[in-house]
Amino acid sequence: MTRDPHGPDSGRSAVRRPASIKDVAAAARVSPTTVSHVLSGNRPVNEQTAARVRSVVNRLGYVPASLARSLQAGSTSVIGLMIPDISNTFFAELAKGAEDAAHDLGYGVILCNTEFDAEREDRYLGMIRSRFIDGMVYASGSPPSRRRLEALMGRFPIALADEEVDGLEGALIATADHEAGGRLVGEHLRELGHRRALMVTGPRELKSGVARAGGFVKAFQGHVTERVGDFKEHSGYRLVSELLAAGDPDFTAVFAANDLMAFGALTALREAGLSVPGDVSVVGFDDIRAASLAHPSLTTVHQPAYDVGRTATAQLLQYVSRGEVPPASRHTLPVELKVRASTAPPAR
Amino acid sequence: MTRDPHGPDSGRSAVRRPASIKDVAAAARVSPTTVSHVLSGNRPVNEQTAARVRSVVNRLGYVPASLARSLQAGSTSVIGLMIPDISNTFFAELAKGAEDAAHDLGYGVILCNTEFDAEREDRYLGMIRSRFIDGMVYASGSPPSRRRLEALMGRFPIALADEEVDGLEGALIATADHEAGGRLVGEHLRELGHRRALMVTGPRELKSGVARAGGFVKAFQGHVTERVGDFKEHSGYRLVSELLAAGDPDFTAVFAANDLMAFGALTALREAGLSVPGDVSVVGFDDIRAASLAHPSLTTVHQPAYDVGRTATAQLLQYVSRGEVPPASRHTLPVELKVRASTAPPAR
DNA sequence: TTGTAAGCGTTATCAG
DNA sequence: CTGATAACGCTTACAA
Repeated sequence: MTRDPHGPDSGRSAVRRPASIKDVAAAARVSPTTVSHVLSGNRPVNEQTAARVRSVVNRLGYVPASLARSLQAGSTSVIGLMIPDISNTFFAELAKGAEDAAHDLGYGVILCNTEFDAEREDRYLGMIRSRFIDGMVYASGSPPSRRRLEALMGRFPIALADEEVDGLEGALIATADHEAGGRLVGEHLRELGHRRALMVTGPRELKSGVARAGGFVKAFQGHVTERVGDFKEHSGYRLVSELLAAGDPDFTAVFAANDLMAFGALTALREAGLSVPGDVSVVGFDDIRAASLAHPSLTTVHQPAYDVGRTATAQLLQYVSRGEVPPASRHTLPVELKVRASTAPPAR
Repeated sequence: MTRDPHGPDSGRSAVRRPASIKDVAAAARVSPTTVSHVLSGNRPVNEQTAARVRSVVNRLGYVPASLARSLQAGSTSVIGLMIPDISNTFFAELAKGAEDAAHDLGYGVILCNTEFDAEREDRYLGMIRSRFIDGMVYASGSPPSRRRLEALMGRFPIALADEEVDGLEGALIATADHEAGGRLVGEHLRELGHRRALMVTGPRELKSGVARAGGFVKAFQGHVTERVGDFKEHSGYRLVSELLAAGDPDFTAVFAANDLMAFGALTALREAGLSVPGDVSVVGFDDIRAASLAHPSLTTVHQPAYDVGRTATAQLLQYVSRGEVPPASRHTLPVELKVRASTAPPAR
């Protein structure tokens, strides 16, 4: 028994097959071609005919299947957004910017939350090869996997957001000015009178963290102890705790390469009975929402996460929407130092 | 110099048309059918032939076009996730749960960030009618628009997350136990000795807020002044400020229907020179990340945002993946009172 | 074990 | 101004 969408009662519980362009054409006694053109406006149609078609469209509740349209057009108007953790406010802001830019151009965004999991990332990258998405905004925040590089090097439409990737100098990339951020922190602490600092960096593979550290060291011009963290709160806590436990810490200020680790540092210092900023100053990076609410409120570098996401996406779509391959280009967005309560001149 | 895809030699730099199943078939001297079956395993294929096909697949870098597959199958393995603001950590957590559940079942998630914009919401709801997505997890957090209701009532596969919608008692819904949360707060404040409270609610159209208030009033059994906010920080600030400015506030505790408004209240109290919790206790709802970092840290009701997203999605997909319409059902997830530093017995 | 052909629902091309 | 036909790239009866 076949289903007839016009049937008197195709039955309440069953899922009715939605009307197709053919159903509309038949009911309006025109060809599918004409229906298509009435809806798209791609060529003039007699007003009488058009009216008849439109009325049938309404009556049947016809909505064109975008899938078929995509197949025919060769593009889906959907892009992927690859990020490691959507519950991190930095990436959430970035996602918002990406979604906004995509929405402006009529694109949808598939959320690819990797949890730093390479396998998961690979699966999502596969979507681009299966042509389910027209491009990818990539902000994975972890070192490149083999398949990832393959996809990128294969000149698939990908834009890097916030983070460069080694060996991909020829990509489209939008990023905050990490080095300038580091420099601002270095200058700030130096001006306050600090001469010995602890820098908690991110993993060496991540260029952004390296740039932050580089800018800082250059501007601080004092003694810097470096420790490598992983951008998670606990590593900030652990590294600072260890140094304090080892006795006589050789720093009056801590610069963590992101706010999360700065929070960890704050906790470690508090537990050690040190006051912030009385005994030790602390600076973060990112300016996530919690930074201004923490106690003491955190001096940090504001990253324009929203703009990074928005810029990367807008740039990508500018080319993708014309069927072109995005060329190499770099968009560096300005950062800003937010001086709050966690920094002060060193004691003595 | 422009790129001309039709040029005499679109050669090396141009975008090569990706290999299709026909290309593979031709190169392997078999029919497309066989290629399909080698890849899907849907019917046995001679091992020799299969090997030959696989080798060609590798050589050509063939990846099946999921679009065509979807068209044929009548489903995309993609769902939509409608939320008002991805940069709100509550919704970000919810999104994470949804993405996780979807990923487990091989589904992709299209991020539909509405910014509380009805037009934007409508556009996204259109996707479900155009069959680009197989279902929708709906957590919009604003009163229903006409089209929304239409979509929902039309028995499209939609699951409500976190928020009921009026007139949709027959939907699949996963939500935190808002009423129990309100009750916990009421009991807590009562036990501390408070007898007069200010309750800052959300908009009346949102059932979750109403349930929170209801539970609270019932359990508190004292005098409650109610003011209607909009779930944004500023409204908490404004409402409390106004009451304080009017002189002699008739409360020793404030219960805000979400953390954001509680933060606003905190600011208003501080500006009025009142100490928290010394003069006034403050309680929020949601337990967003900033709640534990604020000063004083905020007593609040922890909502299992991740679980709400995960449950709604898992439930939805359980039916959608079988082509069934999700039946009415309700999943109420437990909440937990987090007692922190913003509550204490009333002065005197 | 394999192939042919008919879809899935559109839109572009070409003809009238 | 309108229509028939052929794609788009895949899966799946039905046949051999």
